[in-house]
Amino acid sequence: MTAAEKHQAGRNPAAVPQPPGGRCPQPRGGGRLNGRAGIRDVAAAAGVSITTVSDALNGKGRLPDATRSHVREVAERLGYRPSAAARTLRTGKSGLIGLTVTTYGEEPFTFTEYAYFAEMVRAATSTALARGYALVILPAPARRGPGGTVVALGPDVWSNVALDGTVVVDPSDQDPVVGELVRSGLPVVSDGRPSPSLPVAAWVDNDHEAAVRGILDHLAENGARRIGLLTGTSTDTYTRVSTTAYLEWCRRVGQEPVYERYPAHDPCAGAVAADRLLARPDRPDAVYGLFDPNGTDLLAAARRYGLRVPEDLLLVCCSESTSYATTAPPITTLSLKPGRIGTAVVQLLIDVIEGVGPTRPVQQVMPTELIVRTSSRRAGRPVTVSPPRVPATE
Amino acid sequence: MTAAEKHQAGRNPAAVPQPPGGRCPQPRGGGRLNGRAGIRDVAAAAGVSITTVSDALNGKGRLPDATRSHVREVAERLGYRPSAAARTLRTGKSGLIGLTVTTYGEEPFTFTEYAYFAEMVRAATSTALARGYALVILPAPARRGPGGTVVALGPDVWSNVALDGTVVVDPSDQDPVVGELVRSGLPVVSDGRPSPSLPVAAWVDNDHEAAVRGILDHLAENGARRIGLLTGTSTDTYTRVSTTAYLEWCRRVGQEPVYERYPAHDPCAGAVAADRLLARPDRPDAVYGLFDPNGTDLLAAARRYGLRVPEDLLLVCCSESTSYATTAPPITTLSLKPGRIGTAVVQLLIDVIEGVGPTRPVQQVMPTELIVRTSSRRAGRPVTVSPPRVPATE
DNA sequence: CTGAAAGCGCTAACAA
DNA sequence: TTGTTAGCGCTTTCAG
Repeated sequence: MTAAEKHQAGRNPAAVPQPPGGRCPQPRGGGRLNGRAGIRDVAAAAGVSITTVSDALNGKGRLPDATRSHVREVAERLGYRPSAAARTLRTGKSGLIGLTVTTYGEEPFTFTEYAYFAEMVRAATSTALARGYALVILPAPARRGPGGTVVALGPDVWSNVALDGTVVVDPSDQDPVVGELVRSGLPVVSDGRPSPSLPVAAWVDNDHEAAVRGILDHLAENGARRIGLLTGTSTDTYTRVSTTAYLEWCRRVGQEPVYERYPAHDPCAGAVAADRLLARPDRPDAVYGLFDPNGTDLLAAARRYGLRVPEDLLLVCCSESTSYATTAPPITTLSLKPGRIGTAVVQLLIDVIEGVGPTRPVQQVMPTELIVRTSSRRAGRPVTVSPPRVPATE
Repeated sequence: MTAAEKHQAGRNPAAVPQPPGGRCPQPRGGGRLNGRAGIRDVAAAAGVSITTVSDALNGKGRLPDATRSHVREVAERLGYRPSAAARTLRTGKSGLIGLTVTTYGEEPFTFTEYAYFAEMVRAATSTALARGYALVILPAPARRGPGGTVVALGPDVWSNVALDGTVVVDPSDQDPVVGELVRSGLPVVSDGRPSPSLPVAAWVDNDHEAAVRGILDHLAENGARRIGLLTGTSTDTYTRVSTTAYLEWCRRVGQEPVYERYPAHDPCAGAVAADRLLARPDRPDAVYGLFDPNGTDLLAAARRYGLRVPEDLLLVCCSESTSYATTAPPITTLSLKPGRIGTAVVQLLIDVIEGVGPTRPVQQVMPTELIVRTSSRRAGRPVTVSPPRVPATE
């Protein structure tokens, strides 16, 4: 067969005679441009080929400026919008980035419930958009139901959306789907150190150990003798690392650990745990709470037991909420700077997608910020602010 | 030409002899499955046709259960993931819903900065996922720069993502892109009454007039004689409608309006405006603040002027933040119930996309909730809670 | 510098 | 019931 014959064989059916019966072949398929102009219409209207249209609109080929602007004008006039689906199919790039949160405990989808996530998502979205990507919010990939079976929440949206990569917040080491995503070659970057068995392309995290040490030192400097911890029961990295750092610190300074754990997703349980902590016979004279609402809970509990803050009890909690500036008294908070995390994680992901930067896994540690307020300042004590640590990028 | 000949002409090139030179035709195109299994691989491995694979996986045709499960098993074994892009191109449905916020004033992208948006987005995402759609967060479509030119923020993400429809929060009547979206046939549903010139398919909104009237009545019942308003300078519907309702109420009860406007996106301006309002010679004895941080700002200003809340000054502000339950004193807030709004707006949009429900424009008015706390309860006055209004659906 | 055509992976219409 | 094939709209290679 000659090359000409090959072309013959593949020729557009429109060029061959009609099938017997003379009727026109019906257009099939549901995606037919619904009255809107396609690239062919533009090409016809502009008197050029579709290649030229594509090149002109994407700034690709080396066309005369006149042609380019003419095509652009015609496209504009016809209200031509290129089909994102077709482009994605052809190029293999969708311009879409997934964002998913392995939520605390069994809570279904609490996403922006806490100020942390709100700010993190805001920054991530903004950064993605600035680099020409859009963020798709996706459900936690999978969860273990009773009996260890994987429970999907509703239809499998994951496989229905073409992603160039995805951000996983707080990846659980048990999640089989995250592992599968990575293995299938999709770039995955995580917020929070993943377990070593999850070979994500990069991760970003705060230095939680240093943050906890900084807080405990700060409390000790302000006169605390016995520092308690309010922590969670879940196995995410944040909870685990922070709790370990606390225990380690206690061991180092020779203090007996005093802590209460509760399921972090349940606000009522938090209030109860705060109460329990202050009801103990070995009541702490300072408490650090790992989760956002701990501050108010501890304040309420202190009030119930007639403890004055900061005179009888020093208080710090980890929170992004500005409302702690206006409680009575204002409460010292640790900010994880979620905005920076969101930005960093998306930058890293897009770098991986676009193949710029190192191909080795990247770990990026972001500084935290201790915002010292009345609740942790014992009268007559000097104010100490941990200086922001320099981000260490490997 | 016979039907057989037609098929001949269109036959798969793989079935025809190689071109001269004997080399295989090079695969072109960038989207080539990167080592991963395609539907053809599954078909080959399972010993069936690709149609059967497609039908088996999508639960479409009427195949024997044996075939179906066999195909599923093979697909699973090969790690087959269907290409969302190809499916979208073919079916014309992407399963993607856009969500965009026309941000306040000139602020670039403040999205989840306020608890309202956080909760609204959370609910919208959750609802979308439950119905098999994912949410894509997109930038405000366009803004007027100096001189009236349309300013795009970064690359045009809008035209690069295949949407089945979109939610527009607080659509500005000047935005040309929203109008274009509607005109191009994309289903658009808005949170907030759109201007009549924007023919969206449906909208959801609170009854802001009724909410403002309810608050003013509540304050009056608690002894307020001169009620002030802290409002914004922007032209979005919420600000406009609320302010008008306030002025109308004043006219009706014969009170001279006392209000300050400020650019709502600027928190400092809010604090200054709160101060200004309480510094006036005709100082109000009650204030309603339209925006989230007004409560704390007004509280701080009241403290500066030595005004006791609620004895000297009654306070209400519109906010979704739970932190107002723990301020000193706790502040009465109006909740717009953003979760319900987010859910409703997505349900409506998906109904339109899927062609269920009425085709006429739908207006859905959602109730608000006044959470009465100490700041608006004058001692000795009875507590009054506006009963939640029944949602009126046309 | 421009145009023809192949084909991305899938689904739906039709043929067998 | 299963298989064959056209083609969704676009980008890209390659020939002219």
